[in-house]
Order: sequence, then C-alpha cells, then structure tokens
Amino acid sequence: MLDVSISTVSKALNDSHEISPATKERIREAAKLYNYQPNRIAVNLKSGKANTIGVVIPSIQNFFMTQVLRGIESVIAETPYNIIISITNESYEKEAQIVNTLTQGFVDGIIVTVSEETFIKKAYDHFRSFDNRKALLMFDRVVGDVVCDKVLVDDEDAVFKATKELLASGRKQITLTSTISNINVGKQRIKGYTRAVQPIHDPVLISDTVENIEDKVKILLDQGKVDAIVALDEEASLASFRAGKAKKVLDNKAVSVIGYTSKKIAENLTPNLTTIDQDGVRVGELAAELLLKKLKKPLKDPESIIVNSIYNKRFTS
Amino acid sequence: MLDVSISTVSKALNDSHEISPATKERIREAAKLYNYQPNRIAVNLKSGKANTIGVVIPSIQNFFMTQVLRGIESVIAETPYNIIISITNESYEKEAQIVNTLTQGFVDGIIVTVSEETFIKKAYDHFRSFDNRKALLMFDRVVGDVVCDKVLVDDEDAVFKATKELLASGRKQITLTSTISNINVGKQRIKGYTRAVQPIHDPVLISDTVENIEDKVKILLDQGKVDAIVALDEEASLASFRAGKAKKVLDNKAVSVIGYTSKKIAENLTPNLTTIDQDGVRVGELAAELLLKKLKKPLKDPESIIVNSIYNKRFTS
DNA sequence: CTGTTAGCGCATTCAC
DNA sequence: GTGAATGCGCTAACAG
Repeated sequence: MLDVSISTVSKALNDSHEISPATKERIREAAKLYNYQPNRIAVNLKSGKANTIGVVIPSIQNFFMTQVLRGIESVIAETPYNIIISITNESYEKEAQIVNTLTQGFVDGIIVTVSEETFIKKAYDHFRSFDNRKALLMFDRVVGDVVCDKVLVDDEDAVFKATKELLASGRKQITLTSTISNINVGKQRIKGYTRAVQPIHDPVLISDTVENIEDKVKILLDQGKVDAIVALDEEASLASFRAGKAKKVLDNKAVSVIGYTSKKIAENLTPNLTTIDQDGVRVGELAAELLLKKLKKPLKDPESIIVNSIYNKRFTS
Repeated sequence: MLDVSISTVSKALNDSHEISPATKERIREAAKLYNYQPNRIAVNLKSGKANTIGVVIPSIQNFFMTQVLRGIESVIAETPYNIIISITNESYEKEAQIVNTLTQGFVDGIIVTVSEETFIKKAYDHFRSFDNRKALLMFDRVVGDVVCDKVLVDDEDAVFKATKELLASGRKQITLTSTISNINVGKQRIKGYTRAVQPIHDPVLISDTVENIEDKVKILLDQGKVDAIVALDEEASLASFRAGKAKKVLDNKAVSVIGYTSKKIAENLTPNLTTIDQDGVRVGELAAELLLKKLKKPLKDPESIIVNSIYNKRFTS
C-alpha cells in the first residue's frame, strides 16, 4: 500500500539497522495512522516465546494471596514479561485444564498454588507432563513429589512458636481450629501445634466447617475446657472469635484467640486479634525472581526457599 | 511416525467424520502416549479466535472485585471460554498496555473496570482504538464517552437512600468520608449524599487519605459536630470506625457509622457496621452474560444495566 | 538498503 | 477414508 514489502515494514517497526531512517519514519507514520498493532499471537507463534508468565491460584478471596500477587507483580513489572492470572476455585479439573491451556503456548512459565481438590485426589500429572522447557514454580501449597522450584512458608515452625508463646503466657488448655486440614499447609501447622502442646496436654483439634467450628468452640467454652485458641486460617479465626465474643470470654481476657488473619481485620476487632503474619509480598517477590532465574537458565537445579512468619502479639495478659 | 499424515492426525483429534473410527482410535492412543497437546497459539492464529476473555481490573484487594470475579467465572465456566485476569494497580500506563496486548489476539473480548489514573488523565484512547470486532464491556467504573456495553451500580441512589434512612432515624449532622473521590463512582455517591442532606444541612465532605480521615473525624467528634458518618469505601469505613471507637461514641450509639464494607468485616466489628451491600456476584454474572451476547452478535447496540445495592441495617436506634 | 522466501503449528480445502 | 497443499501474521535468513 505504501509501496514497500511486508518484511520492510516488519523490520522498520522493529527498528532494524538495515532500514533507512527515511523509510522507517514513513512506515511508522502509516502504522500510527492506520493504528496498526502487530498480532501478538503470530509473534508468539513465530518466536516460540510468550513473554508472559501465568499465575494459577485457588482463590483470590484471601489476604495472603492478594499480597503474593502484589509481590509477583512488583517484580515482573520491571521486566518485559506480562502476567496472566487464573483462578481454580479449588477445583482439580479446572486447575489441570488451566495449566494445560497456559502451557500450550500462552506462557513461558507458571507460578502455582495447588488447589485443595488436587491434594485430596493426589492427582499431580498435569504438573509433571508438560513440556520441560516451561518453567514451573509452586508456592505456599506445594507438592513434595513434583520436582520444581518452590517458595514455602514456615508453617510448622510458626505455629509451634506461637503455641509456645501462649503456653509461656500461662495458658493451659489450647484448642486448635481449622478449615484447611485437607491441604499440606494445614497439616504442617497442626504438626507445629501438636509438637508444642504435646508435653502439656493432648491436642484438641476442631477441624470442620466455619459454622461447626463456631458451635463446637462454644460448647468447649461452656465446659470451661479452653483458655486459648489457635486458628489456622481466617475463617477459623473469625468463627473462633465470634464464639468467644458470644460467650463473653474475650474482652475480659479469660480466653486468648490467635489466628491467621489480615492486619486490617485483626486491628479492627475488639479486642484486637493476635496473629501469625505471613509475608505474602516477600513470597511473591521470591517466587517471581526464582521463576525469572529459571527462565534464563532452564537447566539449573530446583531450589526451595522458606519465608518466615512473624508472631504479632496484640493481646495483653 | 504412525504412518499417517499430519492432516489425518488433526482431523482425527478433532473428531472429523472423514476419518475411520479405527485410525481415530490409533491416533488418539498415540496422542495420549506421547502426551500431545495442540499448540493453542497456533490454533488461535489459524482460527482467528482466542476462546478467551480478558478481565482487566485495578486491584484485587477488595471484596467487591473478588465477588465480581466469582460472578464472571460462574458464567464463563459454562462456556468453552477461558478467563485471564490482569491487574492494573490503578495505573493508566499499565491499563493501556494490558488492553493493547490482550486485544492483539489473546482474547475475543474484555471486561474492564477503569483505573483511577485513567480517570484523572481522562485518557481513553486505548478503549476506542482497538479493533471493533473485539467486544468491550465496562463495569462499575465506566467511562460515559466510550460506547460499549456497561454494567453499573446504583451508586448515587444507594447512598441517597442510606443517608435518608439515617435522617429518618433521627440523625441530624451527617458527615461523609471517602478515599475514592477521584473516580466517577465516588462522585456519584457524593451526589447521592449531598442530595439527601442538602435540605437539612450543608454537606460535610472528608475526602482524604486513610490516616487523615481518621484524624479529621476525631476532631469533628471532639467538636460534637457529627452524629452519623457515611463512608464511601472500605478504607474510609474502617478509618471512621476506628475514630468512633477511639472517641467511644459507637458502643453507646451516640454516633452511627455506615459504609461500604464486606459482610465478613461488618459482622465481626463491635458494634456491627451497617453497610450498603453491592451485589458483586450479580454484577459479574451480568457482565459476562452481556459480553457473551455481544460476542455472538457483534452488531447489536450497546446496552447498559444497573444493579441495585442493598441497605443492610445492623445498628439499632 | 530493500525484497523474496520459508516456516512457526495447526486446520482446511481439494484431490486422490 | 486419507494425504498434499495452502495460509493464518509474523520474523529472519538470504539474495539482490
């Protein structure tokens, strides 16, 4: 149309040194005028690269995940890579489908938190089978069997230490509540709790739905069998908190509740909730950095990094 | 390798009627064995379709957005389409870049909430310029000038009604707090508030950062110039709430706070927070349905749908 | 400095 | 019922 060949256009737009400044300028103007945009799909197909990394997570309704996303984004923003996020809703089928789709040309690598159903089914083939040249990194909920880079949180240790703190502050009957016992993260945390209380008393585990946790905690409180609760996730934390409020044992400090909750919630509750804080942003940053490293040197051995949590005491006693 | 041509394989895998059941079976087995996956990029390039819709939002750190995402996903899950989500972090540049990338072959249509910076800059070209055959839908924060399908929330009306309720319950000095006055949603809500209080008293607007809101509300409370606060977003709600708690005017019901907050937060605060609830899931569902409709009939005239909010009273007085 | 050609991986006519 | 050839939009090696 402008009396030049197609490849000249391509070269001009890519600022090739073999095109004269004059024609470059003409072509660029025409491109702007006609609002030409190179078809990324074709570029990807040709180059075999996507310049995109995929993030596959079970849910977005939780503070930790949004923090991790922020961390990933802050790192990736400094690179030419784009991010696409997909949500599995804790479904194995959806996870497998998404991982397959993404790795079929859309992305160069993926960052994954494994869904609950996948853990229950122990079905990990979708992580093993895809083209080895795609980079894979798991964070938070990882599968031991699958060989890949990993970014972990010190779940067992963090809960162990937090429980110890409770014991040190004079608590004698500590109950654990959880809605996430099906996934390895939950199991690790239970280990930490158990290891801490074992010398003092038998572990008391309430591993159930939100509603049932609230009811069961109330019963235990009525029986006077609890003076502290360790909650493993936000749902369990709030259920335990509500039970304590209902039984009026929180404001007078008869019972302490500590849990995994966002700062925003913990600080606005009355009384404030003591929490175990995970550094989600750091997890995301490390995950992104590690993946980028692997993208550059695909042959490197897989690494695992552990990010420590912080015990954020907000009660007095 | 299996003594058939490339096109036979393609047809067999796509279940073409021109291939004999026998060879189909052989090819499928081989495909499974070698874990063959058709390259989606190539398929897209060939077909000109992506079977994917893009969701572009400014942030994910807020309950409404996660609800909308759930709504979108529940609808899209019933279709052959995939979803990819991208976050703009309220940045114009990122938004423009993402919209351009996605529409260059990755997606068939996009669902967008416009970022704050884009509103401030009034820079909407990236929404106008892309290929008309891509479908575009805006929700929540929409640009009046841009012609496309829209799903809106009844911002002005909802705040108008809520403020009226406060007045009806005997409140006489209502202050508004907001961190979102730069975007049209915030402006609409301010209109609703103003329209409601105007007959009674001059509007009092605290439009600031979270920290400043908390301080300014405290000052107003000290001066005895407020007996109710309408907060336009979660940050403002919690800042106003903390100020009220600090001044001990909430538990004795001297002051009412109502705001935009997730149920999870509202119900666990003491006292519970009265809220204006947006039906995010419904917004997402409608957005997805409308976009799918447009994908089928690209020539239809743009539609706008308004989703009503619900006033969820949790205080007594 | 510019144009011709081939090929990325697939689906789809059109012959056979 | 099967295979050879063409092209999706682009880049890059090669000629001119």
